[in-house]
Amino acid sequence: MKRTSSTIRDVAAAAGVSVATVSKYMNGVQRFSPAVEARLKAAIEQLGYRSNPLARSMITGETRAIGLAVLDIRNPHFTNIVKGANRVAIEHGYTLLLVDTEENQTRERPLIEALAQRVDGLIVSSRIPDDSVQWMLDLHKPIVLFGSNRHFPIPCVGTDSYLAAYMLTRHLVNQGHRRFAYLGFGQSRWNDERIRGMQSCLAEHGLTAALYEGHTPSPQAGERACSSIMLGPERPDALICYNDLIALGFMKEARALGFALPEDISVAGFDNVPYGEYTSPALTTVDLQSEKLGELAMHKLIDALAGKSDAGYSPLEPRLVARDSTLRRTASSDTAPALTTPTRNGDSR
Amino acid sequence: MKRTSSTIRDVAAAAGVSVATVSKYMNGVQRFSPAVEARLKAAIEQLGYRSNPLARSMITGETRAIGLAVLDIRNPHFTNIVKGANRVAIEHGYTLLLVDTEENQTRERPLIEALAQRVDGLIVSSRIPDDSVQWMLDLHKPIVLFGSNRHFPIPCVGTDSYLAAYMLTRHLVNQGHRRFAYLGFGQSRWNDERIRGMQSCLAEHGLTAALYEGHTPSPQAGERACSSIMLGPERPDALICYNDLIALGFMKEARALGFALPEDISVAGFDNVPYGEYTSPALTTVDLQSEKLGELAMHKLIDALAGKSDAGYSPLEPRLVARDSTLRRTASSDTAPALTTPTRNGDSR
DNA sequence: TTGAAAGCGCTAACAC
DNA sequence: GTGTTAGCGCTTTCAA
Repeated sequence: MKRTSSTIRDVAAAAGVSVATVSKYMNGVQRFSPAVEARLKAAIEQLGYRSNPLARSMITGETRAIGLAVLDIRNPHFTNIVKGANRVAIEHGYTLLLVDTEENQTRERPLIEALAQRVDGLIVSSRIPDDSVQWMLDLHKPIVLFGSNRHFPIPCVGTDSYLAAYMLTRHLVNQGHRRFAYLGFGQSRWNDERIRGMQSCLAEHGLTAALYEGHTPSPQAGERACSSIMLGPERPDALICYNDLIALGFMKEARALGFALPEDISVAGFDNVPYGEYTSPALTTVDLQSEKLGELAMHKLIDALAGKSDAGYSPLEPRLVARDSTLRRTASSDTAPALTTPTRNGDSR
Repeated sequence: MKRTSSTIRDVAAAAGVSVATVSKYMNGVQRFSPAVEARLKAAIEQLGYRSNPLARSMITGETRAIGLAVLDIRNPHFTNIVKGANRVAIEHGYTLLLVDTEENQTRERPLIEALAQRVDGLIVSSRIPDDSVQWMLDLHKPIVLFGSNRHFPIPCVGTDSYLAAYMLTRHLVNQGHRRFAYLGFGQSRWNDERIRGMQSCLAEHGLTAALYEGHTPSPQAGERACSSIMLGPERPDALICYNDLIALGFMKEARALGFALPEDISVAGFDNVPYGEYTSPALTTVDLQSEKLGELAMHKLIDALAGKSDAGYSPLEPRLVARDSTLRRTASSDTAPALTTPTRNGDSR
């Protein structure tokens, strides 16, 4: 057992060949005479030699690593993205470098810049406005972003939040809900899209929604906002939350306040986090295909690395997941105008 | 905007100094004449120069990166570990390299070996038996393991599972439960400890537990095992699961089977995953301090990197989190012998 | 305080 | 097939 690991020169010496031969052998770029191959194999085995990827990278200019920056690894949406991206990376012989920027706008840029130096390409989830990503392009590394960018031709992936919100709202309208509220997270790039999707559907039925702001994309935001929504003058019969975490927090607090769910209010979110299924009532949500999103982003980046760049927006389709946290309302409790579409129409699942 | 990023030589030329001077300036190792410093600053700014960490690492032998291998990033226990480790790493100027081994015994070793080449040290969570980690030591990198290792003097961190299980069991016994079952995950290094902790407490009260095996540490395992536990001849009044995920899956399926929770059965797990709080009933669990575990592991590794190695086991204290999924049983439904300790005694919280 | 030069471990021409 | 050699971008003596 050696204290410091052996180099290509040690192997060359032990096998009685040149370093170039060892290098070629390690990279499997050509055939060798049986004698040399045997000696090589023996020497490598005996010395426990493993080529130093750093030295290799210096010359080839590629690290075989890909950097992924997420806003908060604890959010299951991002956890799933990491999972998907990681799998594809491994399949293609890449290592994943993860950076959690902790929703911290200040730390974000230096962290990503440092990350960029150690990888062949980047996948970035950030709250940076579309027109402030020039510095990312100056990194001179292939990059894939979450969300579409209207200012630069950057490869992007995302799930259609407008459609997702439209679908969910339509489902709720079909169920007979009339008094809508939306508990959002304004800092997210998706928040506006979701509001528009919801409002567009509501408008078709002559309805509107009260808008609340949650300030963080976490259960705490839902808990905090709960009392003002539930105990205010105009209690909604349906609440759409920016994401499932907010919805989960809201439901917990609503129950603590003595409300019955979903009888007193229907609650829904976005993301289809793995635990929405295990609450009671189980959470109605829209599956944004987080894991697929991670896979897709990684595929796009690996394609870009291979030269086949596709600097467009690749959207994924959302899918409504109707569960028990949203309840069909009876006409008796309905104070709004009648539906123009039949109540049993067009729902997913 | 240059196509390829500039090197130390470009800066040296632009500032009219030698590369050695630029290097020293970048590393802030000495003072400079105002004239040189000004030119340096200007040249670096203008060229957007950033030193190449790979080239630096080749010489210094340190990468300022730390590798973390987890079994499944989707498990909130590991997510929290990553979170804690990442924060400490960033505080100390390190980058985190994450590898998700996907509970795959075959992939694990090559992945970790590849990871080891790119980092200064490793933090590893694995199912490798204590006596099969020699190859990890042969990596010649400082390493921190989760769980104590009885065969080698390796720095380890973990939470006392025996105590955690003992505490939880005691709470359940105090609540009046008498017919215990344990739904485990045999592949985990912690499983046996938890069983021993539970059995040791049960034995003190002349009780025993039926043992079931879940095969995976996921909600699916809980769902799958549910019917045989609930519909078998000897239905328990308390179920302890290997972790919260299994407990969550079990509770969902039990409800689907028509059982009332926690009236028909009390359920508890380990880990205190963030979502156990949001289920209904909220899940009783033992907080294993996952995030602190990640922080502690990273601190230990950074200490080792700094030479102050501490090759012992640093255990964290578990904390019982009593919620509503475990219910105080009345004597009427109790067919087991009476308690030797009062029912209202020694519970945490 | 500054610079010249010798590599770190490896790959990639190019010879043989 | 195999060897020679010139670096990749940087740090680090050692002199000046």
